[in-house]
Formats: sequence, structure tokens, C-alpha cells
Amino acid sequence: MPDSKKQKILNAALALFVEQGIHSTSTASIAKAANVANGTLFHHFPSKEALVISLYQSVKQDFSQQVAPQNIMVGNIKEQARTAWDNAIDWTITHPLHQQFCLQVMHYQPITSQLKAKVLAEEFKYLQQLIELGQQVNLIATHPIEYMLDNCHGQFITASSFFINNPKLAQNIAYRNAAFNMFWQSLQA
Amino acid sequence: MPDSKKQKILNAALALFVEQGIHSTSTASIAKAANVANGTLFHHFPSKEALVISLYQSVKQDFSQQVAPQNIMVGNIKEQARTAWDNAIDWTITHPLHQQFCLQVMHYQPITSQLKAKVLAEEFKYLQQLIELGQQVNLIATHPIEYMLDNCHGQFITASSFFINNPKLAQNIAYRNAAFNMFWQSLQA
DNA sequence: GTCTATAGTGCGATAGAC
DNA sequence: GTCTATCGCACTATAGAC
Repeated sequence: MPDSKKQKILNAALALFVEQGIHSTSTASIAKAANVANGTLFHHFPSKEALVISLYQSVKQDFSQQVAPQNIMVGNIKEQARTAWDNAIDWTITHPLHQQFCLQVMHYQPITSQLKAKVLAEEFKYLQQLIELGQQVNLIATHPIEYMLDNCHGQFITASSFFINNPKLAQNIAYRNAAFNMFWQSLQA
Repeated sequence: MPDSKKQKILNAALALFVEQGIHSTSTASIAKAANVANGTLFHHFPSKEALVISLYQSVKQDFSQQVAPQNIMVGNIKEQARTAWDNAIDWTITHPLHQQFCLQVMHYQPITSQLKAKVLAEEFKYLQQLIELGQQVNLIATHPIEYMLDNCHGQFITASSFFINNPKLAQNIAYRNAAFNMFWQSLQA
């Protein structure tokens, strides 16, 4: 069912949510954009909130699968970090709607911060391992790990937002290097 | 008029916006919390949006006045950065509602991104001067300035959010140093 | 300036035929 | 599963007395 009505609803919702914001997008307008009756939406999703959560989880799953978390190897920590960083940034550039929707969900209060935290923790497992390995070989500073992860996440959001808002710069080496170098240097011992 | 009805409305609005989100807070509930009639709110503010903007501007003005932008001197760039950073972080810690409201406004779509950008540009004038001076003496890396400013802003948001969410750590030197050191190292040449 | 009362609107969700 | 029709509610904003 690649283009079932359910999928059409999800696609329409994604576009409208990013364009207008989640709050400002009515379920009626989603149904209309999906060429589907109002009641059909509530047949597939018990509520608007359930629709948002369902969309969020499918987007995060897509991210996890495409930005596959490699297994960490002993040497070349900086290189591994760069590869992971570039993969993640490339995903956000090729999936701007998905990324912008995730940013909106982060500030959408009807969804519990518990759910958001759970999804993020899963996403940053690889990064935490990389940092801890780097600390063991004195490459990465030994600040409190919770803060380091928050800071990394913040820098990732900054970079992806910047490149989505300035698509012409997304392939510009100076900007791509700036983003990674600031990120990497902030971690260095 | 320190406790005029207008001020009571602004105070009540700030608390409710932060607690429930701007979208989820009705003008009626603001009036009720302020012990003021529904119509009184619309006497002082032509619309809910105008109320949000008025509150936003007064908060940003308070920030600017208290975190006074010193004039930059030639030596001691890192020390000046640390002072400015600590002043700004201290303000957010002592004014958590104000800071959290500003973060909400950033993602509140009814307010034009033009207005938000204008306010931010004003706020980051001092930082830009500091970076440019640091670049002249080869202390700070010469990445594209637009990206550097975005990244700095992002790290500031990360730090202030972290300390507001973990108030016990706000006076912990290890965490405070982590926040500034990651920030400073990300800039270094 | 402040109040009460309510107009007017748009939304999430449901009921029930097909 | 999909549709049409609509209920009931909550909200912003206004009108008009005091």
C-alpha cells in the first residue's frame, strides 16, 4: 500500500505542518489536501495528537535506518565523527520537511517530553560511545557527558537548520567545514 | 504604575505562556489569572498577538539593560568573552520565565521571523565585534561569520536551557566551565 | 478604564449511511 | 474503509453599560 489513503494523509500532514505549524493546521485541511474525507482521517488516527506521534515515529525511524549507526572502531575517531556528522547533515538536507517537522515536534507541547527524550536518547547512543572512546585516549575533553550530549545536539540542530534555510550553501565546503570544525573543536581535550 | 492592570495582565500572561505554551493559553485564562475582566485585556492590547509582541519586546529590553554590552577592549579577548557569557547565562538563570518565553516566541509562527531576526541581530552585535577582533589577532577561526553567529546562539540556548532545567547544576563549576569551554573552543583558531 | 454578556468563528471528533 | 453531515465546545474579539 504505497499510496493508501492513510499514507496520503501522512504526506499531506507533513507538508502542511511544516508550512503552517502543527497548531495552525486543522485536521479538516489535512483531509482536504489529501483528497480524503474528514471522517477518514479519524478512522486511521484516533486523534490529531495520535497522527502527529505516528508521523514523528515514522520519520525518526527513517532517519535511523538511513543514517545507519556504524560500529565504532578503535582508531580514527575524528574521521568516524566526520563521517557520522556528514551522514546526518546530508539526511537533513535531502529531507528538509522531515527535519523541520522534528524540530516542530520538539516544541509542540501536547506531546510529552518523555516521548521526545526517549527518541533522542536512542538517536544519540552512537555519539555517546564515540565521546567516551575519545575521552579514554585523551582526544576529547572530560566534561559532564549529559552536557556534552546536549551541546552536540544543539550544534547539530543549528547546522541542519542553517543548511535547510540556505540550501545554496549546503554544498559549499567552507560552510560544511565550519559546521563540523566548530562541532569537533568544542569537544576536543 | 508598578501594578496597573496592564502590568498584571503581562505578568499573568508570562507565567501561563511558559507553563502551557502560547498557543494553548487562552486570553480568557490570562484575564482570569490577572483578576481582570476579559474585555480589559483587549482594551490594553488590540489582539493576543499584540500582547505576545509587547511582552517579547519588554523582556528583550530588560535583557539588554541588565546584560549591559560593555565596550570591547584590545587585550584579554577570552576573558571578555567569559564575562559576557557568564552575564548572559546568569540572566537566564535568574529570569527563567523570561528566557523560556523568548524560546517559545522563536517557534511561535504568528510572529514574523522578520521581527525575531531584528531583535536577535541587535542582541548579537557585541559578539560579532568580539569575534572579528579575535580573528584579527589569530585567536579565533575565520569561518563564515553568519554561521559562527548562528552556532554561538545555538550554544547559548543549549546552555541556558540546560541550566534552567537543572537548576542545581547552575552553580556547579564543572558544568559552568563545560558550557563556556565548549563554546570558546568551538571558536578557536 | 473596567466590567458583563455574547457574538461569531473554526475546530476536533462522532454518527450513521453506503 | 470511506463518505456526508453535524454536534458541541473553546476561543478571540466586540458591544455597550457603568
